[in-house]
Amino acid sequence: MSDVKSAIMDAAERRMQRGGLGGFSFREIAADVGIKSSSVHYHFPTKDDLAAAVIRRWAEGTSKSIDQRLEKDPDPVRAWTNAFRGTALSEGRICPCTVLAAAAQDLAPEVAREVQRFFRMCLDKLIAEGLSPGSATEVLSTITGALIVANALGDASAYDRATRDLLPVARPKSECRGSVKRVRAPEVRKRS
Amino acid sequence: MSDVKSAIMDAAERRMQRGGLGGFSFREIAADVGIKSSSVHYHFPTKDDLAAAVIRRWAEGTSKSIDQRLEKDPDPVRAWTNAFRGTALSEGRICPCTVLAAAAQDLAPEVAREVQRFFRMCLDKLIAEGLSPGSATEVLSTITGALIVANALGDASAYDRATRDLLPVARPKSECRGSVKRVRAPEVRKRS
DNA sequence: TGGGAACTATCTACCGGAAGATAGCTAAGC
DNA sequence: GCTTAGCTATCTTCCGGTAGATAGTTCCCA
Repeated sequence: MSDVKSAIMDAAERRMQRGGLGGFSFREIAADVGIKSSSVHYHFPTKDDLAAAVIRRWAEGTSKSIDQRLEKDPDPVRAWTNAFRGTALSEGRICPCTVLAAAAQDLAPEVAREVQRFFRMCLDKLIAEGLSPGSATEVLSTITGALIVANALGDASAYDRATRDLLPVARPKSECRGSVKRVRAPEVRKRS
Repeated sequence: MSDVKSAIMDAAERRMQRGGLGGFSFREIAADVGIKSSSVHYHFPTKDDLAAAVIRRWAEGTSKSIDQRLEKDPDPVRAWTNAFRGTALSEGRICPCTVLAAAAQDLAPEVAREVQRFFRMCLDKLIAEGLSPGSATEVLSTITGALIVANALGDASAYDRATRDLLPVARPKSECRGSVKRVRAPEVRKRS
């Protein structure tokens, strides 16, 4: 893939992470890359083509990133929690699939399909890694929602707070949850 | 509040649930209500004013709905799970705060503030109902994320699958998780 | 090996439409 | 007679997308 084409996708991805499909225009992308807006159309005829390509690339990147993490640390939940965390929170940019999924009902079919494929890929991988379908859906939802809540609050630490207890809980062979509760006890004092 | 004003908010809310801020225009709202687009400006000078008002009303409605549910059933997690579930999934319309939160970085400050207040209200109430800050964040994230995942998949049942195990798990006085696993066992067979 | 066809990547210039917003008018009604 | 609530008409700006020109490159083949 040419430098320019991937630069266009980089710029679109960056802006999509902040504002979704409505968060960027051809003119903005063109300015980011340093070309004219009509040249963006040359590489991606329509906006939906561009969005779909960005999501597809993100899905592939996520899949590979998970595989790499699992080589070092076999715990699937930790791998997924860290993968979604990414550089996102520090820069106010979250998983673009999550942003688009929130408004999935208003997406063009080809983009919606790509978003759907991303989430199905996540679930399939989690299940292949040993989780039950129920646990996989719960883990993916918690991670996704943690991104949303942290984004809304403008507080990256909320992501960690939301996903902290996922590890000892959702793993296929977890034994008992009561024993982990002690980790959370000091937090309660902060509030009450 | 006049009939028209609340009708405008109803229409805006409905469309915001599907596509966020970019999911509606003054002209569409006007057509929905049966007035002219300039008349919408009379009630809400700017689009951000309208969005902020809708979010504020939604937050109040959610808060009241939770209080009512708790009167009948004291379990906070069940109350919140059902409240977010709402009519949303059957009609492809989810909590508008969740939709806006996904693109919170691109929101006007006054709208972003209102969305932030909604999520803080949720957390505060969950904590007041007995959950630790960590559990509250986790529960809210899972519910929020379940909405997103179900929306992306176009599969309402994913919401229930994601939140099913929240109840016996996240309650402040839960004992042990291993004992609940049996509920999920048949599901595992479906896949393996 | 030279020359033309075809392709690539970008440009300039423009289009129709839709967006949010404003100005200023008109009635009704307390 | 001020307030409420709506209207008509219009503005500017920006959007996604198209048309057509122009260099530079690749590649075939006589």
